[in-house]
Amino acid sequence: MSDDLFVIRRAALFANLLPEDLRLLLKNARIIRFKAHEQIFAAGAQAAALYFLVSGSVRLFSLSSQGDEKVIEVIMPDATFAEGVVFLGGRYPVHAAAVTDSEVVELATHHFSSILANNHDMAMRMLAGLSTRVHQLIQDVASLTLETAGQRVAGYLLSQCSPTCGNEAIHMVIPKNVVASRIGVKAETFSRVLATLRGRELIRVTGNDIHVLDRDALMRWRDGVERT
Amino acid sequence: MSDDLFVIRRAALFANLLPEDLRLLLKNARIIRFKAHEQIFAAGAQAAALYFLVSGSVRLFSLSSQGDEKVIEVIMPDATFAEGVVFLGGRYPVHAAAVTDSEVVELATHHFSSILANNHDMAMRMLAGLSTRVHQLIQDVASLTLETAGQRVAGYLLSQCSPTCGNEAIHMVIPKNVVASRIGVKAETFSRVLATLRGRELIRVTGNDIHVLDRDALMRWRDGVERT
DNA sequence: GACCCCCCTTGACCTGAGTCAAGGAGGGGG
DNA sequence: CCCCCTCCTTGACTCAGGTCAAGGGGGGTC
Repeated sequence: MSDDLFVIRRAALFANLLPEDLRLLLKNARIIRFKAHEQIFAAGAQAAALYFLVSGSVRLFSLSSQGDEKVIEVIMPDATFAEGVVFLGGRYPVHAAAVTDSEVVELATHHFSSILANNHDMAMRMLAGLSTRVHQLIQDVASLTLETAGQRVAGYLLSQCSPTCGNEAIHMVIPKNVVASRIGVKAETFSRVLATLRGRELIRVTGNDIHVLDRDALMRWRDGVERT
Repeated sequence: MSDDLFVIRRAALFANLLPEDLRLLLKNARIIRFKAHEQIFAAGAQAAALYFLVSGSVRLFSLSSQGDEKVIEVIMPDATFAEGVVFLGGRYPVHAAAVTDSEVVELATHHFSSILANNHDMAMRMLAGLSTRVHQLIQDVASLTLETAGQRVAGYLLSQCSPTCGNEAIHMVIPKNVVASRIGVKAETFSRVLATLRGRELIRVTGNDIHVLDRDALMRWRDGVERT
């Protein structure tokens, strides 16, 4: 209802939607809070809703006949889950339960599908959002397997300052350790890379602000063979 | 036209489609062969088609005003490209050119869109396919950052034999070095892991067949702390 | 049958990055 | 004003896994 539900735009599925799309979708949406270990839905139940995780973490798992549990996936904030089965219309193939205290946005299947059925362009925007995300993720995988930690850090800095290309500072809103883990690097390593970049006067660090002093040199360093 | 165009099912976008969906889509599709370095489309041109890469490799890049080229993405076989812009309807934001000799399936935008417009369920199946792929890729990223090479190899073996759960052999159709790179490991390391698994009698290797002897033990080894 | 070629295996070595541990530095609360 | 807590930095060490290099098969060709 209120605009704070617009957080769902952070999910690739909704990233390309227009404000009116979102308003329509969110008309019957509600935020639900789950305590740690509380069940969200059960495998085998008719898929009545899809979910967007606002905060906390959620476990998708199945139970073997012996009763032991196999974790299929752990959902982290800003991701949707159970959307696949909603598109196909069926039953949940897995159980879902909150790992830690969690907030989710619930979007009822029937409402969701009927909107999409009448709104072809919106479906297209969803397809576009998802395919962008797929390409992004493929890039991430590539960068994890064939770039060094230093290259990834440099790449991240470049990606952050590329719009404001000039001499603007990157203001690190999120704590450095979160950024580090986002690019697949330990906080210590991240710190060390910044230190060497500082030493080479490619960047200047002041508190939470990072100035890229020489964009081109930084790019060269990232792609570069020379790593003295 | 002929059923060999059904290879496009390997792309997440088409993975969930029904045979009749595919036949419909492929009605006006054609295979195009590009020589290395040949251009496929130019940035700024109206997006007239989306592509599925059958073999070879394709470079997506943009040109700076100085004329130097920035590679945005390298497309590998079984992936689609330019689908995002087709969904939104617009102009190609980047140039595309074959890196090596390549075969692509071309699907015309107007044909594609009009089919989707009249076939809501098919759009749903595409959404489902893409969201499955997104979840898969997120898994891959997680596994690359927080599992060891050994765990990934074990995980791969388990994923390959899980349907035929029993004592069936996994027949490695694709060369081992390709499998290795698929799971983010060098061929040598892959080989070494197989060797230790063989030593522990968790698997038996005969030529290109790999028997998983003890599924549970292998799972334990994968998750396990003990790594003697 | 002999040769070759490609793919796989194994060994020895090296290095990138993670781990562990010990300080700073800022900043909010008492 | 001091204390503490959280986040960041730096150093020393370790180790997984990549690199380089040297064999071993197996299967196709002539």
